[in-house]
Amino acid sequence: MTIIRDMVSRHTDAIAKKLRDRGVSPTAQRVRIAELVLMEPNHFTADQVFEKISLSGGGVSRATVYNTLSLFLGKSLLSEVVVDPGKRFYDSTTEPHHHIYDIESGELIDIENARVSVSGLPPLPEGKEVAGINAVVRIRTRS
Amino acid sequence: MTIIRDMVSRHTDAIAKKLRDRGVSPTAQRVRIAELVLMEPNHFTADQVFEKISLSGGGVSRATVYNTLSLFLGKSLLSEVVVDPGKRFYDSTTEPHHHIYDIESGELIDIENARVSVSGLPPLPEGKEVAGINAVVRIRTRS
DNA sequence: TTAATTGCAAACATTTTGCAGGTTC
DNA sequence: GAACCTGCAAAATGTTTGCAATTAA
Repeated sequence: MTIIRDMVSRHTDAIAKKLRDRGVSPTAQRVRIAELVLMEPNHFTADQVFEKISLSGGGVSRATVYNTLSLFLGKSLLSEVVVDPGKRFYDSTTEPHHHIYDIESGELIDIENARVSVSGLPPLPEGKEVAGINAVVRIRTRS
Repeated sequence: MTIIRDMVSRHTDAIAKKLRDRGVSPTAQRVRIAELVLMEPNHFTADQVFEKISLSGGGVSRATVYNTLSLFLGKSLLSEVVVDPGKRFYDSTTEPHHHIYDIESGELIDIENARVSVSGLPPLPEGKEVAGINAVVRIRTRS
């Protein structure tokens, strides 16, 4: 028992540290959310996170899930994937990369940035800089 | 006057033909919307189209604008641009191409497909095919 | 002990839908 | 006159916000 408790505690400490390193105070709710979204590569919406938490005991309100994911995004703990108007996807991978999006199932697959080359961009408007480049490959069942 | 009426009529006929060619019966409302969105390269949301029509006399309901743009999209008279979760942009250019998106102003700029090369895609899941490839270059004011 | 955080419910923005009335062929 | 189309208002969807209560530093 002591061993397991130590493991859990180390795990929680690692998450708390990750949050603190980005200037986010590690409240119980935030640690709970971070466990689900920061520990392994994943794509998800706020509602999916809320559902998952609710099914496993709850303890975090919907508003807090929305606000916390938005906070994590602002602190670069998460990135955003825009593939569907009307749904906000988050991505636990924050390095720039691209996506394959299954328009039938909604599944997202990462594509390493290095694999894809985007060349030949036209000149940008005066005084503007590139904030990011994202390619989305939409796929469907072969007809 | 006769000359002007003929021009107007020819213009309307051209639009009506464009719709009929895609199996869309050219009702008054659809022609009205098509005039605004199909005749020159443009990016817009349904609400922007509704606003524009309302300011110039009205005569088309919001629901009809939404439904009609969605219909045009289904008939490949328009394409869709996904750059902002929560807003659905349409594009009067239906040939595949990419976009520059100004995240501050919301402005969209087309990039010819030929200019950009996207190479090195990973293998797709079994039984899947590519439905489309879209790159978005997000820009902002240089800091 | 004071500033930050949470939860609830209400508000919000955008889009879709049910259905009665109108239009088209 | 059968099928199609429109408009209204209501519903649905996804997200944000105001504010009182709670918690953390």
